[in-house]
Amino acid sequence: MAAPDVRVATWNVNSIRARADRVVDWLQRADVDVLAMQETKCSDAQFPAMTFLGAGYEVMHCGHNQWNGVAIASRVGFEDVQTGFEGQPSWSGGKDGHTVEARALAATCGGVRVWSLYVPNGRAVDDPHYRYKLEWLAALRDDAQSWLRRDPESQIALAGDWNIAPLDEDVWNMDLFRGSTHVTEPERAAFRAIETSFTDVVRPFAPGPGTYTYWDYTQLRFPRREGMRIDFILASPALARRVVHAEIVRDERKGGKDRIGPPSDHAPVLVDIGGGDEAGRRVEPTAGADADNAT
DNA sequence: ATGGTTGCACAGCAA
Repeated sequence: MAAPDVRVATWNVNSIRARADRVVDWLQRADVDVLAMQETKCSDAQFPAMTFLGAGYEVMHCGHNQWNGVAIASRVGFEDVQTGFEGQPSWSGGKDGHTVEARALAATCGGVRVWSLYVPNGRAVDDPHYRYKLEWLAALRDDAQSWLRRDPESQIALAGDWNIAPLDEDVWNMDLFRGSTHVTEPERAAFRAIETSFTDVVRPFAPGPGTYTYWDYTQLRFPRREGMRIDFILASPALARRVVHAEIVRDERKGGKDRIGPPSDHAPVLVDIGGGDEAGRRVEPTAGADADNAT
């Protein structure tokens, strides 16, 4: 029996309370089944769950305060919800001491094990946060590889804001970024270490250069098309074989009078998982020409 | 004009 088709997306929403209407509006327009969110920037009690429920999505959230916060919305069910991963490093730079931050949440939805991941930013190469970032990625690699050893056929999506631009072409001006976080060799090596067992299933459908998922709010970066590719969906081998389509939905980075408030500084990224037989999900043509840079 | 933008705790950080 073929597995069900499922459309899985990831989106750094930059505050879910400021963006819930916009996010749910997109979920419905884009026909998304499962959405991994990052930077919800709220506690569990503050999460606007009713907005999602009203549209037919259940939500699981992990948030402690105004920082970080990860969530998963699903209209294809929830199983085996897990907060954090085994060995997830804690952060001791905050004023409340040693805490395991709200940066990882997993659930099995529609047969796919979806991880919503918010990799630490790193801030600066000489900042303790940078070391924390590398330790965090190494611990994730260890745990993720153990899941595959346990079941090589497991259907796992590592989705989120990785805060790494793996290739030079993933930033708009490498000369400007060289030596800064997101592009250093240790960060890229940490990403590649995870890519030895999980595959970026979006890049083949949305190749660069000039294809980004994040644009800084300042300096007119978005209309100037000066961004970074730092949001990724990495799939386990068995899941990667089922991917029939993927895209970065740049349109959702736009503002405009028809939208509800300012956009996130990230665009959503989605993949279509086919049923595992020859008849995959019918793929809608990508929305028309993207000459419009409207903010 | 040495900035430029968001969001949160509405003040100064974090991104």
